[in-house]
Amino acid sequence: MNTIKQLGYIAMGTRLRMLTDKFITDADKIYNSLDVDFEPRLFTVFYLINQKKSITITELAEQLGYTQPAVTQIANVLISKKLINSVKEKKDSRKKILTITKKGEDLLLELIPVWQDIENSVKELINETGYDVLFVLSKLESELEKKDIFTRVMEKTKKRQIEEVKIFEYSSDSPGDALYKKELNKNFRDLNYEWIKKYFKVEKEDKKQLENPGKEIIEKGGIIFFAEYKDMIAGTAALLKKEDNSYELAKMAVRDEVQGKQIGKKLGFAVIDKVKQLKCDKLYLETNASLTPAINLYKSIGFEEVEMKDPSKYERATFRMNYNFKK
Amino acid sequence: MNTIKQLGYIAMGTRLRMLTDKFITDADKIYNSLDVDFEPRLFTVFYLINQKKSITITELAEQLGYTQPAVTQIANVLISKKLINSVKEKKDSRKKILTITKKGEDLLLELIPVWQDIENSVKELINETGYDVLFVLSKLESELEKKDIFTRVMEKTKKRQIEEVKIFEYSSDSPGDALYKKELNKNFRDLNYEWIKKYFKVEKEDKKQLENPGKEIIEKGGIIFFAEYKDMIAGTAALLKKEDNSYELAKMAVRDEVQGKQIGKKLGFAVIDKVKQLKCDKLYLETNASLTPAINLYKSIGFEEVEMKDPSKYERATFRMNYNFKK
DNA sequence: TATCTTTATATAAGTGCTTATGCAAATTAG
DNA sequence: CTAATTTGCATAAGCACTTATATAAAGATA
Repeated sequence: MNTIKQLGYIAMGTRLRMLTDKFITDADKIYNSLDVDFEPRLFTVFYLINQKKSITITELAEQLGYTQPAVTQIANVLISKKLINSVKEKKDSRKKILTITKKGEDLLLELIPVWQDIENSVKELINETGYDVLFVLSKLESELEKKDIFTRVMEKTKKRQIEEVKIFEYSSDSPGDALYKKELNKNFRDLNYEWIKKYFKVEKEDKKQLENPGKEIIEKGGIIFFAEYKDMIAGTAALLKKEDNSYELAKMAVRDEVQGKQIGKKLGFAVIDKVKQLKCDKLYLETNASLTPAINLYKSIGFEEVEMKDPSKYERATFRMNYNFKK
Repeated sequence: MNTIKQLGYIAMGTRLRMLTDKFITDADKIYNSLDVDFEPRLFTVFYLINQKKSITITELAEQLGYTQPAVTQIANVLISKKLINSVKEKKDSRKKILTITKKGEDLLLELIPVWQDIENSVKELINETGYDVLFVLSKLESELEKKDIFTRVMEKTKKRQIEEVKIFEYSSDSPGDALYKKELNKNFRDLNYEWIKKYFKVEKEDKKQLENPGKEIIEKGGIIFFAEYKDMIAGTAALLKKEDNSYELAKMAVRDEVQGKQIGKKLGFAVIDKVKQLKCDKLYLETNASLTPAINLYKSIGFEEVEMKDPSKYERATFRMNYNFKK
């Protein structure tokens, strides 16, 4: 039983559930031992019907934060116990108006002092803890409202995953034996074939670069970047050196299974950093206007759309972006 | 939704339940969105099996504060997911020893960082509240352990009910018209017949007193006490004046429906007070040794068992008690 | 004014526990 | 050493909610 406590923050849910159970089963025991025909779960609904005198199912659900089926079910129990009445609203026959019956009012006379005792008992319990537990609960609720656990965890997980992604370069002066370089070449080729085939067709220029990156990219002063995630090549991108001393970002591909881990972004930043490091201030890319996610990614790392002056080497390239070094 | 908050202490259960739900559903969302085949409810059991390496169902239940069927069910899910193994213990074939499988260990590698993120997120949330929520929870748990809500409410309810019981005397100089006195006589008679018939048979002496209390009790200097609860005569007792200037407490009866409200005790105290007020120091009663609850009641208000010297007027009287005025 | 959408409620099934009970193995008592 | 009791686990059913979906009335749209 102490194990739950030792788990600390991570078992908060279980611990809260256990505490909740104690409150609910105790309330049930109280009604039973006082021989009152009532159940804890009926409380909020019955209480609110009495307070508002007349209210519909949906209104109850909204005010109590229950789902509508929950209120319907509770109301049905109250009706079967003849504690409340339900009549259709005249103007809108979908609505059911709930009111307390005579029997319900009689029961209320019995219940109110019991509720008073429960309230005082909880108040007493809380006083003994020395904390304003109700206020702490409110704080917890409002902080959760601002940002729930799911969002918090997702942020952390994403961050962790990004940190797990390692970017490395493959250029003319990279170390590694032939076998390793062959493996990298294969990854570069396969990753790119995969997405090109998915959306377009493999063009002549693609084949040239992908089948012989050493000669076509590296030897011409370009660099290939790889993203490693969990001992696996998860993405790649190429920085091509052009004759006019500008660079082109091309052949960026990320493995489908690792989407959402910001690998593309990380590759993009690595490419940009490299260009800056090379003291160059001309970097562009060409893509297809239909690839919205990719374009959004490029925008997010600092590329801006420019006019497509000269026709591209690629048929699919209909959209040109330049990196803005000034921003 | 705000209504629950307004209810304050009395809706603590509901409020805790809602908070609990948020924690659990968020955990579920996290596993889903990370594509991990796991559920929140499996957490504690799976975690503990891994920590202890090898543990039985009952041990888990004890350490986690779950019921045994709950652990059995959770373990079965874990087994069906092939995350744990179960083998019978050699020495005691009733016991099932649970251990993590290879697949379970693989999943753990995925889960541990997620759990870490959850833990950090909850920690962060709690920091934002500005309270040591975990400590507040511990306090709440330990105060509940000392005295639970049920006990607290019962104490308050009992006290309230006792206060609602009013004792009044019916003696030669009591006010009230003939009809009212007749009604009191009827109550005195019926209440006593009821319990005498239940355990013994009505004796001649009973009949004399019950059919004519005015002549047989009041006119001889005795007093009849009534307990009124919710506009109803709920109990009665007679104080009989004896020839040797002592008093006898007799004919004490409490209506069945109002048992447990300490009405007998309150009647007893009223009788004792009266005797003291009359400057008398001899008060006794006779009852039957088999009526343990009654004897306990008498003891609790100051009566002590004494030897039964003379035979009683009643056949059923086998047990005599004197009130101890010295204590 | 016919259709399409929205709203109010009902119904069904699922969830994660619980209590109640059954059964077989182990232990204790006479 | 048998018989009664206790222990460990399984199974069934219940509880207090949930989500998903159905149904019918009301309101909006064209």
